[in-house]
Order: sequence, then structure tokens, then C-alpha cells
Amino acid sequence: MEARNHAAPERSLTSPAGKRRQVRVPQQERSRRTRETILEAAVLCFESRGYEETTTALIAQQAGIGVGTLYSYFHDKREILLELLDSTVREVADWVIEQLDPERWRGSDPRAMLRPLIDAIFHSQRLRPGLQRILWERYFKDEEFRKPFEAIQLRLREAVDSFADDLDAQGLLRDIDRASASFVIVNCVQWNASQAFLKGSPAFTDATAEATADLLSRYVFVDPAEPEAP
Amino acid sequence: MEARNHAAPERSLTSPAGKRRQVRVPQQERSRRTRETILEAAVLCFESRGYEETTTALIAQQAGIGVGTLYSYFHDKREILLELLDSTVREVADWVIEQLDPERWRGSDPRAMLRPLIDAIFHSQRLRPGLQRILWERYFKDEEFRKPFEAIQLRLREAVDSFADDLDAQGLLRDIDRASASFVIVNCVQWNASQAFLKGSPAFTDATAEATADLLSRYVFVDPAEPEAP
Amino acid sequence: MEARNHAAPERSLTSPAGKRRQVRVPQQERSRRTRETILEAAVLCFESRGYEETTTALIAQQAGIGVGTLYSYFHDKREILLELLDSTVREVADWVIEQLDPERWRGSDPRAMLRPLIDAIFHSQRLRPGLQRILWERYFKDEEFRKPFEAIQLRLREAVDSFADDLDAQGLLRDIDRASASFVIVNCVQWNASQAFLKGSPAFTDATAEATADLLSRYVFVDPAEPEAP
Amino acid sequence: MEARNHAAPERSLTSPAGKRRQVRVPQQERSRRTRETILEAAVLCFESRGYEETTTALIAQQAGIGVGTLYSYFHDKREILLELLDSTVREVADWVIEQLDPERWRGSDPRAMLRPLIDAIFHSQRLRPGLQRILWERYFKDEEFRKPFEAIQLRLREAVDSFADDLDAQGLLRDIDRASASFVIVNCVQWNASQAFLKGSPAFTDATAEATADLLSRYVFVDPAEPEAP
DNA sequence: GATGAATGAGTCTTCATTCAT
DNA sequence: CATGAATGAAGACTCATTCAT
Repeated sequence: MEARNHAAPERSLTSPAGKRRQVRVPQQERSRRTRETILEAAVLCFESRGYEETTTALIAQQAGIGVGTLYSYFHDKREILLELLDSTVREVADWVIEQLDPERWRGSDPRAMLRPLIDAIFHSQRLRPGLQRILWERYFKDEEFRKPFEAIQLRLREAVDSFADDLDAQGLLRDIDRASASFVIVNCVQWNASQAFLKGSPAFTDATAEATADLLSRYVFVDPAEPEAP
Repeated sequence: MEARNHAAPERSLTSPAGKRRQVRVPQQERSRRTRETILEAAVLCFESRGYEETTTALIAQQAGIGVGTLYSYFHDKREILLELLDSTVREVADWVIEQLDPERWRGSDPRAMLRPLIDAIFHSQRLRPGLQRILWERYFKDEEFRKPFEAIQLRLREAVDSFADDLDAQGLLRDIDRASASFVIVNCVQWNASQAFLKGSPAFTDATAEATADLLSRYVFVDPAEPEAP
Repeated sequence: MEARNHAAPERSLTSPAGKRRQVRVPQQERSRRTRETILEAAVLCFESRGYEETTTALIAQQAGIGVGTLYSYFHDKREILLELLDSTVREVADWVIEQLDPERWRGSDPRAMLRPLIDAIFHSQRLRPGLQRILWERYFKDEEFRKPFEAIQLRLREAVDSFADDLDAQGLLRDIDRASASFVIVNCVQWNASQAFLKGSPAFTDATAEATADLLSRYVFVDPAEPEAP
Repeated sequence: MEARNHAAPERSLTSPAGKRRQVRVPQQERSRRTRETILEAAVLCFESRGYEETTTALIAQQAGIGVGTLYSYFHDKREILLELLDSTVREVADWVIEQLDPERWRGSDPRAMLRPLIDAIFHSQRLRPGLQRILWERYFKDEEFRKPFEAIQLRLREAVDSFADDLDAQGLLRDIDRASASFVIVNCVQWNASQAFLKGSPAFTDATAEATADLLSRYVFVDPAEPEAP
């Protein structure tokens, strides 16, 4: 078990650096490169074996450095994962949020654009899928990993919200409880994307994206203007 | 990591029961009771500390038996969890499926009944929440845990399907891709329920259930019959 | 450094068992013997290499058992030393206190008996000298080791005190500050014994004992009754 | 343990400087200053954290130099401590010996002066107490540290001896075994001072000094001249 | 059948010291 | 000369599992 590891230092997220021993602050160019090397090696190891199955020695070996070096860049194994997860989650979210930018879709028919939007979001699952799997695993196991994740989720909801604002301004938004809606929508897309991707088949992913788009479309948009009565 | 344990028997996931040493098949009443006791002790431990943080010695102690005895009822720690997860998942699913039984709602207005149905499903999160959390964690970590879970998910989709059949028969079902629909619906409800529950607030859970019901309602049902045109 | 050891659990002396994982409470005969074996092996190792230079693996090997076994009898390496030190210190003190028992000297000339008493105390240095050396080392390094030691020192002072009471009753005790006297006396004997013993030569030890006896004699006893003046 | 460090050069204690790599012999002023800086930084660290708990990196940081630089002034961490201890012990001894200088007390009543003398010696405990604690710890742990210490102790005994000579010349010295006496006296004062100081209370220290003075006074001085018989 | 003592491979982590820049 | 990044051997401790009693 992870907890067996000696001296798990009970770090608080809020006081990030506290009294912890100073970790090397990269001052030389070589140092910066080494840090990157470690991160890359860790991705490789984590993706292929999982988090707990990866030993610090393995990462160091993969990175072609000594264990000690690794520990002079990161306090512990967990911190490496945390950093990796943080950046992965951020990248995914950034990408998704970029897709949601109304400017991007200005001028197109909102109904028509929903499908490609969903597609794009589903697509984000392809980014370091092994790490995303580990992210979920840790999410349920370790509270500390829940936090960065939830910060991201909040950003996503905000993006959805301003997307909704835009629709509203166009008179296209159904009358829904905005607060809950963003939560439900984000969860729905996120989980369907994640689950569909796990099945592995592109065709299945595509069909799921289609259905999800349909589901959300009905939820979000007002009914299409009925044909003018004569 | 789990694999550190010496003598980890390197079991193949594909030949689950293969040549494994015969574990006691409970034939006597006392034996069955002991088995139950162990399982109950394990639930307690897992729920309160998590899977990896629970040692077999702790379970045995909690069950009031020796470690050796525990090992004569289960091959290893993992098997205990597997069994527990299996039954938990089954219980949850059974309950959900029971709620979906058309007989249960016969005679009521399908639109009106969706909300209590969703509520009921959300409610299922309250059953051994610690174990459900562990379930998700293992789901992402360990392929063997994915299987029972997916079997259940299939049953859920089938239930949703026959529920849809019923609606269809009543002429209430929108024209949707049935295959994808059940997948999307199950995921959507499942994840929103799970996430809402994690937030902890009953009010929030309620609002999420409401929004989810709205979302699905629009997706599933045909538009309400428009008022007869004169 | 010792502090590197993972999870030094910051144990308080006052709540001896706290929430710490239960250490095996010997229930079977075999268990009791194993515990003894470990302690004996530890004495051997500590005496010959010193505390920090002795690894738990070494003790286990010396005891002919696995490391894990050792850890099921003691929480950590430190606890082994603590127990050893405790018993050593207690043995030494018991022996010294026994020597101080007035009953033992009843009837003899107190002045004459002081020298053999000092001798006896000096002699106690021969009991597990390596451990006594380690005791001093830890005494200065680790507060936790100071405590049992001080408890013993208190007992010694009390014994000296009641010894003084006895002399007083016989009208032989000089008028001294009793509170400080016991402290000074115990320290003086203890340190001279310890230092003399470290020099290694029996002759030197003997001379030191003689001088110490002389020193204390002058301090403690009233001046010999002067020949009656006519 | 210290020996864990790889490349521990297995230096022989007996050929102290033998073929060891030449360490910078300070010839320039700047060099000398750097050396001092390191020593001062080390005092700070050792006093506050203890010897083993202090890393060379910490000393270097405290001194505002790189680790490598530190190693060009000292062979290893131990050498720094050794030098520090040497100078501390020497300082303490010099001060004590100065107090013992007969010239200092010429003209005063030797009996009256003993108490302030003891006081002064007790006072020497206040000089870098953390280092003195470390000194004792190492004294018992590491033979190499015993040597400088013993050299000092010899000087102290010599000082006590010549002090005794002076008393003798004045006809004030009791007839004692001079060789043992200095040993016993030095030990007695040293240990009582050290122990009293450890207790922390000034009042207690004072009372102990008083008792020690009394103890030694009776031991050293001839009985006060009895009142002239008429 | 039950027990619980014994096992020991495997993990993380530290830090004195070196040496390329 | 100074620097500080890199090293890697070494140690404490854990816990799933076995098997003699």
C-alpha cells in the first residue's frame, strides 16, 4: 500500500512549500533539462505500468539519472504524478475551453456546431490516455488529487456557462436552471467521452458523440422555430 | 505496490479459476457463517481505510479469526474485494433495475415518473459509498475489476432498453439511436449521481437530480402533444 | 543520520502504547523465547559495533530470524535499545542500591565500610560496558533516553539519602545540605567510576576508588571524635 | 549511520594526516576568512540541530558558499566537528586554567576563594552548550574524539596539580594521593557542572556549586587550625 | 480446522562526497 | 577557484502469504 511508505509527510495543499526541504530551483540550463527528462521518463513509466507499480528507481533509470538526482527535483514520487496530472488536466481543459470559445463559432448555426464541439471534446481523451486513467484512479483514492481536478472542472463549468450566455443572447437557450445545468452537462460529456474512449472502438466513440450531442441539443436549445403558420 | 509481496502468484487474469488451489467450498453452516463474517469485517475495514490501507491481519482481527483462517476462505486479499465489489455492484444494479421495471410505473404518467426514478437511482449512491469509491478506483487501475462492472452496466443498459420499449409501445419515445442511447443515458445518470453525491450536500444532489431528469426527459420523450389546432 | 529513518514516530514516553500498531504480546512459549533471542542478539551487535552502526537486518541475522519477525516484537530499532538500556540501567541501579542498604552494613564501622561500598559501585561498570557507553552517547543525543536514566538517578539519590539518614541517626553525618549532597555524591561516584573504567587499568580504577572514598568520607562524616580532653 | 556514505575513505585513525589529499592551507587572507565563515556556520547548525542532523549542504548554505568549496577547506564533515570541538574544549580549558592560576588568587584566603573558583568553572558550561553536548556524545561514540578531550583533561589535571602545589607551599593541603586526586577532582567538578547545567535551573546550579565547593574543600584543605589552646 | 509466528523481497528516501563546468 | 548537479549505496520498515503446531 502506498501508506506504507515511510514518512508520508502529510502535506497540506494550501501551504505548498511549507518547511519542506528546498527542492532544487533550476538555475542552470542543464538543471531545467534534467527536470524535463524526469517528467518525460515518469510519463513513460506511469503510462505503461501504472502509478504504484512504478518505482522511483525505475523512473530514474528510464531518465538515465541517479535516484538521488530525481529526489533533488521532486520531493517524492507523488509530487511527480501531481505535477504531471496537473499539467495534463490543464492541457485538456485548455483545449476544451478553447473549443467552447464563442468567437470560434461566431456566424455558424449553433445547432450545427454542437456536434463538432462534442467531437472535439471527445477527442481530448486521446491526450496521454494512460495518465488520464491514473488521474481517475487517484481521484477516487486520494483527496489531494481531487483538488486540482475540481479546479479544472470549475473552469469547464464557467466556460459552459459563458457559452450558454452567448446562446441566450441569441435567443436560442431553453429556460433551464443554469447552475445545475453546467454541472450536469460537464459531467455528462466528460463521462461519456471517457467511457466511450475506454471501449476502444472509434466507431463506438463516434456514435456516442452523436448521441451525446443529440441529448444536449434537446436540453439546451429552444425548440426550432415552427414553420410559420399560414 | 501489491506486486511487491513475495510469492505473489502471478495469476493470469484470463484463466481465473484455472489450477488455483481449491478454496473451501462452504458446505457446513458454520463455514458459511465464517465466510460471511470475513466479508462483513472486510467491508468495515475497506470502507473506513480504503483497500490498500487495509491489511489482511486487520480484517482477520476485525472478524475475530486468525489470518490463516481467512486464507482458507479466500485465495487472497484481492478476492475478498472482488467478491465484495461484485455483490455491491449487483445490489446497486438490482435496485436500480427494479426501479426501472415498467410494472412499477404502470398507469402513471411517464413524464411525471421520470423524476422519482432518477431520484431513486441517485439514492443508490448511499449504499456502501466507501466501497463504491473503491470500485471506481480499482475500475481504472485493474482490468479484472472492470469486468464485473461492465457486466452490470450491460444489465443496466438492457433495463433502460426495455424501459424504452415500453415507452415506445405507448408512443412516447422520441426517435433515437437506441443502441447509443442506453449507453449515454446510463453514463449520464451514473456519473451525475456519483459526482453529486461526492459533493455531499443533499440540496445539491437534489438540484442535480432535477436537472438530470430534465435533460433526459427532453431526450427521451416525444414533444408533448401540441394543443389541437382548430 | 538517524533522523533519516522514515516515519520516526515522535513517540511520547507518557502514552506508551498510544495508537501504535499492536506489537506482538507473547502468548505462546515460543514467542517469549524469540523475544529474548532478539534482545540477546541486539546486545551482541550493539556492544560490538555501536547503535547506529547496527542495522535491524544484522540483529535479525544474528538472532537467526527474519527482519519482519523482529519488527513484530519491537516497533523499531530504537525501542530495542530503549528496552536494553532500561534493563541495564535498572540492573546497575538495583545492584548499587542493594549495596547501599544499611542492613548490609549494620554493625560495621561506617567509615571502614565506605571503601568497599565505593568499590562495589565502581564494579557495576563491568556490567555490559558497551551498552553503558551507548547509554551515555544516547543520553546526550536523544532526550527520550535521558528520561529512564534520570528516573534511575533519582532512585540512586534516594538510596543515598536514606543511607545518610542512617548515618545521621548514628550521629555520624556532617551537617550538609542534604538535597544537593545526594546529587553531588551520585554524580561524583558515577563519573569517576565511568572514567576510571574507561582507562582500562584495574590499578588505576582501584586508586580512583580509593581517592573517591576518601573524598566522600571527608564530606559525609563528622570529624572523628577527638580524644577526650581531660 | 555515517558509514553508509559511499566512498567513506576508511581513514585510519592512527595515521591521521598520512596520504590524505592536501586540503587547502590558508595562505591568503580571503581564504582564512572563508574557513572561519564555514566554522561559524557549522557552529550555528550543530548547536541548533545536532551533528548528524546537520548536512554539509546546510552548512555550506549557512556559510553562503557552495558545498564543493566547503570540501576544499575540510576533508569531511567530521573534520569540521573535530576542529570545532578542539577549539571549544581548548577555550573552556583555557578559561578554567586561567581561573586556577595561583597568581589570580594570591593574597586571598584559599578557603574563601574555592567557591568563586568552582562557580567560574561551572560557568564555563555556558560556552556553546550545544557543542559541549555533542562533544560528550561523540566522546562515547567515536574514539577519535576521545583524544583531544583527554589531552585537555590532562592539562586540567596539571593545572589542578600546580594549584595543589601552591596550597601545599602554604601548608594548606591535606595529605592526599596527588596523582588520583587531580583525576577525581577534575571529574567531580566537570560532571557536576555538566549535570547541573543540564537541569537548567540557575538556582539548582548554584546549590550544586556550593555543595561541590564544600565537598572539595573538605577533601583538599587541612583542617582549619584549631583555636589555640590556652 | 484454526491459529498466528515467521518470512523477506521490495519500497522509498537520504546525504556525504565528487567533478564537470 | 568556486560551484552545485549528480551520484548510488545503504537502511528502516511493511505486509501478503505460508505452514508448523
